[in-house]
Amino acid sequence: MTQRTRTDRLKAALRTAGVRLTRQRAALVDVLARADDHPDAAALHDRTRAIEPGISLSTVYRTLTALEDQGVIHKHVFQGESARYEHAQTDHHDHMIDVDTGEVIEFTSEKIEQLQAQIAAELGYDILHHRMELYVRRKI
Amino acid sequence: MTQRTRTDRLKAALRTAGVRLTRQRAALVDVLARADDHPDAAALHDRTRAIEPGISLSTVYRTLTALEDQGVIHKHVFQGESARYEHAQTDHHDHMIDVDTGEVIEFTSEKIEQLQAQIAAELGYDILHHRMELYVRRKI
DNA sequence: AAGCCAGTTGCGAATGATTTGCAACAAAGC
DNA sequence: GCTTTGTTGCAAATCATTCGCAACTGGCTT
Repeated sequence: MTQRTRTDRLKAALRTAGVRLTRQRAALVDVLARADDHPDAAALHDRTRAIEPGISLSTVYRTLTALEDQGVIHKHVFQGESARYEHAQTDHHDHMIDVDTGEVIEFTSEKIEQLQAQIAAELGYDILHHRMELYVRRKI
Repeated sequence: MTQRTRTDRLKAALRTAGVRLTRQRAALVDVLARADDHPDAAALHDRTRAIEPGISLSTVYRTLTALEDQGVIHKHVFQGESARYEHAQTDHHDHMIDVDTGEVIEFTSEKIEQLQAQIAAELGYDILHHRMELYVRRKI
């Protein structure tokens, strides 16, 4: 997905959410669209201030919440860290966190998803969503 | 495992950790040993006060940390909740959280574990630990 | 049994991430 | 351009958890 498209998707999501596209929101959306990592609210605040110096942390949080409610960004809370955000891709994925560097690696496994669904089904449940994180270290 | 054994394991862990077995710690250990659910610190504090009325929340937290460091209890932080604790069983397991009731169901899947290890290995990583939680709803 | 002393306790205050109340402000439609 | 209603920045409030500290107490020593 291009950056342009991402920006548009995010802006569209705000419109859909019935919220106004303010300067600060446009700036944050811009930052989110070009982010290819998993920044937390403070990092996003810093990056956005480069474009829109006056933006407050509260506004960052408020906008992130709105975007999350629309499902166009995802929020992840890894072990003992503050929440990190990423724009929602089309494909679902899980995360591997390099405990030494903090780097986040994405992965998917159709097989695991199937097994999860099967296990839940056997116990009489439907899965609404799940969280799977592997805390890893680079092999030596 | 019997409750007696559990209590002993927990107390032994405290001794090993080189910490004193105070009245308040004995009480908390007692509560932990008989808990068959996944209570948070506040719940444990409440239950422990039934035995040892004066115990403070700080002491509960401090003791939980000591026990966790010894690996005899496990701490879990589920989506948006405060941390919950359980005495460590011999066998590893993951969790399913009933989003309607808050109930925690334990499960294991050797197959999933293998797949996880395989995926990590293929990307050049070793898994130190993982977290897998299924947020579920009872089928109708 | 009495004493010693490092480990513990309860308290209140500090933390850190996130949220919220509120008065001043600014999108978007008219 | 004006108005209406959503937004903003700020400071204060939350909430779970941790910490500093002076008063206490296990549990070994004698």
